[in-house]
Amino acid sequence: MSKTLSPRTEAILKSIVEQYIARAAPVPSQSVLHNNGLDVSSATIRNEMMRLKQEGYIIQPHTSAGSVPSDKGYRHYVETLDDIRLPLNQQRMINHLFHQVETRVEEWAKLTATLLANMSQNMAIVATAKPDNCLFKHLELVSIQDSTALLVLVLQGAVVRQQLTVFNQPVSQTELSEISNRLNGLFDGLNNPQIQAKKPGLSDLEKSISESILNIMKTEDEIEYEAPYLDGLQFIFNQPEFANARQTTTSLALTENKNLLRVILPDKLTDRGVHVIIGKENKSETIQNYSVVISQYGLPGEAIGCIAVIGPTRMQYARSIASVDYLAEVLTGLMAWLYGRKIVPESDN
Amino acid sequence: MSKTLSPRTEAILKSIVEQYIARAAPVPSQSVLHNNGLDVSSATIRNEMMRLKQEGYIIQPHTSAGSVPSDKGYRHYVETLDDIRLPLNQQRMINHLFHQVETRVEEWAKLTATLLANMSQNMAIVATAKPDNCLFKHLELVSIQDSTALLVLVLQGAVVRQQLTVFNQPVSQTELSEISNRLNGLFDGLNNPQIQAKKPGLSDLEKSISESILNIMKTEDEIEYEAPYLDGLQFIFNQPEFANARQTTTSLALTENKNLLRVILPDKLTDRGVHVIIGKENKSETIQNYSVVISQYGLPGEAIGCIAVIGPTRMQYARSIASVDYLAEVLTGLMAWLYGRKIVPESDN
DNA sequence: GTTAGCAGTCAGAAGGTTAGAGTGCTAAAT
DNA sequence: ATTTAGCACTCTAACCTTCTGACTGCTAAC
Repeated sequence: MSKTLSPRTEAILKSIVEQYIARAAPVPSQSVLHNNGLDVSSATIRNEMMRLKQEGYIIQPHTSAGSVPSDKGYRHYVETLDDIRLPLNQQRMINHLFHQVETRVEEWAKLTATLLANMSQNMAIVATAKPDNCLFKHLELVSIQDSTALLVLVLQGAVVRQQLTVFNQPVSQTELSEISNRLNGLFDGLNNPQIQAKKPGLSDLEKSISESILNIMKTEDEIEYEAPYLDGLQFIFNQPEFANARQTTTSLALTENKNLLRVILPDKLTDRGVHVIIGKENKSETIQNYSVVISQYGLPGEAIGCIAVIGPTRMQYARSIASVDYLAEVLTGLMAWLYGRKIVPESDN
Repeated sequence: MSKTLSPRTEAILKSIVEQYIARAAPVPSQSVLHNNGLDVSSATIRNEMMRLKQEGYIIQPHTSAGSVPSDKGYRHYVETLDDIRLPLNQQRMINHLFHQVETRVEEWAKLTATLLANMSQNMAIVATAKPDNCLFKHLELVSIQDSTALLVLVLQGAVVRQQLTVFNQPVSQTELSEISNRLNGLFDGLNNPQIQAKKPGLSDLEKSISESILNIMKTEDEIEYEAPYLDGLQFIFNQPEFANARQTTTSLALTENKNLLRVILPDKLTDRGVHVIIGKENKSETIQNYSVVISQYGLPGEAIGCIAVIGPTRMQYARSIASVDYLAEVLTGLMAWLYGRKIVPESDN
């Protein structure tokens, strides 16, 4: 039904979308005129707008009002966007920041969320990349008290997990070191079932410690995504369209908190690159007033995370897409480094 | 100026406060009558209310409206509250939950924030207890790649910090283990300057690793409070009084996020026990529409944290005070255990 | 000290009016 | 066949006005 748009019609649609994004108010034909370099009268613009309305690209809130882009309008706008790479100076600034934080997946995720929120001026969500199948790397037992020890477990991907363990009787640091040496030798590089298989040959104390290790690893394996990092809630609340619809927003952003990731994840996020889901295109009704700009990152088959921007359909798409794209790339580089795939120390000169 | 109140006047004030807390609407003399067992007419109540108004305990939004408690009214209400211990079954439930999470300060703080928010139906903030002066406990170096190692540092109080370290040349796991053994022997129980003093005798590689360690410890020492755990924002937004004053709330709760703790901390939080700061009593203007129920926890002189509930002055004080009180107690017990002070394994029979 | 009774006050709802922003249409102009 | 000027028409948001009823505050009797 929708034939391709003439260049002028396209320019008008683009102008409407951009002005609506900027001002959050219906765009009248006059404004399109001023904003655009077109040398025509407002009446001509109105004729074109009529056509856009019939084709479903724009919507009129009421008869005597200006135009508001529909989801279809935004979609067309996003499809015809070009040149959406992040400016080089911003890329450099980001690299620099990643070198200043602790070298931990969690810190990277937190930083990414903050950066993404501030760059896109919207809510950002970052799910850390988790190995599909976690492998034992190193164990350390540190005595805290007579019969209490801190169990520090390093898994593949520089994931560190800790747990306080209470024994039945006092155990000295020397004994603990012996045990950890022995278990490190036995368990190196193994996964959960393989460690399980080694258990019969162990002493009682070693068995109990292995049990703790297996528990931690099992928990890791079971988590689908870690609790994602969220930032930029304030931007959602500051959107003019939510001046009245508080409840909706609140329930979306806060109540669902833990489900949020599930809610925004589209069915197919298999391929690389940035996906944009606009309004009604979202599978979950809860966020059909929102748009999501989302991308996977990490090492396919090993550890996959995702990062996303969530905002009103009236969102700065270009900025969000560029930000998500670049940050996903940076994170993928860091993950590759962490997993020893190739050394990409992200030179920050 | 304010003489003590007669028992009846007191009962009326209490009724007004409680009804206003429950319904968020000015309380008319009629409602006081129904709510209270008093066998008098509404006119009598009105006479009493007149007196309460003159004394500044209650306020009338306008001439023909019911009464709203003033800060002074809330203050009196809180002072005369009694029996504000948490019910035993709730105490047990809480103990049980603390035994189910990972034994880590951060997990405890997160759980505390969630519990506190849900019990008080308000925003909760939990600052983790941090040692005043951090001490080296254990070092572990785990090879990740040829020239990259994961540095895992255990500090006093079972605090685990990690950092990826890149060397100039490849270093084997054997070498790393030797280094960590040596440094563990040298640094055990020392603080930052003491480790600094040991540096001259070290090899280049050891020096570089010590440098990383010192950096981590310095950062730890410099942090006043860790980023506090926040929960229950939704409750703030659901308060009826904020139906319109969105900006205020938003800016309070979200923009200030990191400063929030500084903002709510009263000048004197030296002594133990729960403090209640009501409305204008807050030193920071930003939260003079809010009340704060706050308590320290931890080991004085060693590691002090604090937990607080923040909500509208119209808050369920009894519930909040009881919750803060009990959770501070639980956390103090856990910290004592962690620091090996006395073994209080919080039996959960 | 308490109470009935009633005048007085005020917020908020409901209804009416107006101004002006912006379209949609028509008919002339290019 | 497009573009344009011009104007009637529509609809919202702002601004009044009015009305109702919830409460108080006072007075005078109990």
